[in-house]
This record gives sequence, C-alpha cells and structure tokens, in this order.
Amino acid sequence: MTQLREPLSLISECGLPAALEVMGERWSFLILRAAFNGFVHFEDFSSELGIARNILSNRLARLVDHGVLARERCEHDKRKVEYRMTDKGRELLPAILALRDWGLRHSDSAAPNLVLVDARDGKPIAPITIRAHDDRVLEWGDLAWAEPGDVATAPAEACAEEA
Amino acid sequence: MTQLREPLSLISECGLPAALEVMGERWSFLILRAAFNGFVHFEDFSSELGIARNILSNRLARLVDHGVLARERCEHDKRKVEYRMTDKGRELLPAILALRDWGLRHSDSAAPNLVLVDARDGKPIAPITIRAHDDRVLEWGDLAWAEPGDVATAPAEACAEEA
DNA sequence: AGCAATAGGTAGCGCTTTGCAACTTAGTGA
DNA sequence: TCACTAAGTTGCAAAGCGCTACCTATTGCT
Repeated sequence: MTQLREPLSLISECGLPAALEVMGERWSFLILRAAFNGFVHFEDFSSELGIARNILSNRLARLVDHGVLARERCEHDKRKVEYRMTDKGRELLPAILALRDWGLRHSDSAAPNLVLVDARDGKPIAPITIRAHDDRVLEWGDLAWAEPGDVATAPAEACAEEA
Repeated sequence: MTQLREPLSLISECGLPAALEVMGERWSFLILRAAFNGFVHFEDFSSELGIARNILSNRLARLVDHGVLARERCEHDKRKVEYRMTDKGRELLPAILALRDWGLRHSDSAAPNLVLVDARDGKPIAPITIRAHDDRVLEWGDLAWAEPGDVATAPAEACAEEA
C-alpha cells in the first residue's frame, strides 16, 4: 500500500522495487501459483491456501488493480467470480519457476511428485538460468554492468527471439 | 518466523513455499540485490536501502541462518562485518533477474541507465525465459505436469548442461 | 594513555499489517 | 419460500515494521 521507497542510488534503477510493489506482500506469490494451476474462485483460493478471507480479498483486489489477474463474474452462475491470469501475470511465470526451483533444490524434501514438462515432447523443462544473447548459460561471474549506449551491437537474432 | 503453512494439497509440493520462507519477508529481496551489487557492510545496506536498523539486523541474521549470506568479521578492522553471498545465495540470481525484468517491463519508467551484459562479449543478456531441454523458449501454453516416472527419457545432454 | 568517532547492533514504543471469527448480501435450486 | 452457496466485509487481537535513542567494541588521533 505505502509504496516501497527507493533511495534512487542503487545501480541501474532496478525494476525490482516495482515488481515487489505488486508481488512483495505475503501470499501474493502463492495466490499466483494457485492461479497458474487453474484455481479461479475465491473459495478455492481460500481453502487451498488456508489464507484468511479478508486478506485474500485484499490481495486479489490488489493483483487485479495491477493487471496481474482479471476479475469477471461467471456467466452461468452469477454468484461466482473468476480470477484469471492476464498476459502480464503469465509473464511472471519465469520468476515464479526460478523461485520454486531454488526452494526445491535447497530443501531437504524428496523429489516432487510432479514435474513440469514440455507438452510437445513430454520432457522435463530445463532449470531457469541466465543466458547470453546466444543462449549460453551464464553464471554470476560472467556478468557485468554496461551503459545502454556502449553495449556491443545488439544482435538481430536476439531481438527476434525475445518476442 | 512462523513458518508459512502449506496445506499440502497443491499440485507438486511446489518448493515455492520453501523459497518464500527464506525470501518472502519485506526487504529480503532488496537486501540480496544490494549484496549482488557488492554491498557488504551493515551501514551500507542501511543507508542504501533506507531500512530501519533493527529490521535490517533481523533480515541479515535470517539470511545468514538460511545460508544465503555469510557473515564474517573484517580482518583489518574488527569493528566491521562483511556479509557476502554464498553459492546458495548466488543461485537466486535467475529469480531476482526474472522479477527485475518483469518489473522493468511493466513500469512506465524509461530504459534503465545500466544493463547487464555478458562480460565475455559485452552483449546484453537474454531475458529470463522458460526453456525446454533443448533450449527452445517455452510459454505458459507449452507446459504440462507429469509424474517423474513417466517422463520421456531424460536426455543426457540436458543433464550435462544443468551442471 | 585519553578521547572522539565509527561500526554494528539492541531496546522501547507507536503504527500498520495480518489472522480469526462472525456477519452480510446476492444468487441458486428444491 | 427457504436452505444453501459464493464472495465478500467488519471488529478485534496478535504479529510485524519503523523510528529514535541507546549500548558496546574498535579504531585513530593527539
């Protein structure tokens, strides 16, 4: 609610505060995960996540306000409301999966009972990684900051695959 | 502190709650971003983020407890303490960048004043995306859940590049 | 040695956010 | 008509956060 103030000095005005403004409150990520998994109704979120109804109400409204979820009355039963992912919400999937992978990797729990696969060939997806313009996997040590101006010519093929 | 309870029913025991247990509180992500950018001292985090000292103290202790940061006394000035990224912490980078990208993409602000580039060739890194085992970029509609058992033969080359 | 300044905390207290339980309102279906 | 369901709202207690002031160990200055 009160926006997270950003003392403007940190390297590259990061976009992270903007993302946390939307997703940084308790439950927001878990609500979005549930939405990704097909949950659409208030009562479903409530019982699935065990979240208090007033908080859920607040979070859903907030996510709708920020365009991450869309709220629409159900046609054939006007008591019901459907909260659905927007495109903007779907674009959060890489972040959610990266976080999920990390949590899974560093928890003592055994292998998950379900894995995400490429629907086309049924093979598990790759872990979420940082990639160079030519798809090489990059680690922390391979990165540097640069001013947008003096960046090496942005390759056309990279632009194409960003779409 | 009180662990986020997970009513165990959601698809694939997700790992996301585990990640949020560590990173879900206010400031944790921003502290980690600062650490990625080379900040190591208590006073630096404090003045950079504008976070209250008691909260900062609590968050740093928590991140150290979870093995995301390492705390060590500075050798040549024993008043100072250095908080440094661990490998476990560095593995959060894809998640942080994915979130940052999203925040940047969906904020009205202009282009950032600095961009991350591949140190080897100076070219900007690719956006964080979901990839198939063979590096094809996947979208929301391309994904499916499967039981680990009946997954198409995990390709050897994919295992190699996961390392 | 003595003293001020620095670094990294802790402690107390008020405000905000969260959580629980009970209540409300609209639509359904028998 | 009446019970039931879905989606909230409200009031109050508990937990978390933020501000300011204080404390302790080093350091570096004279």
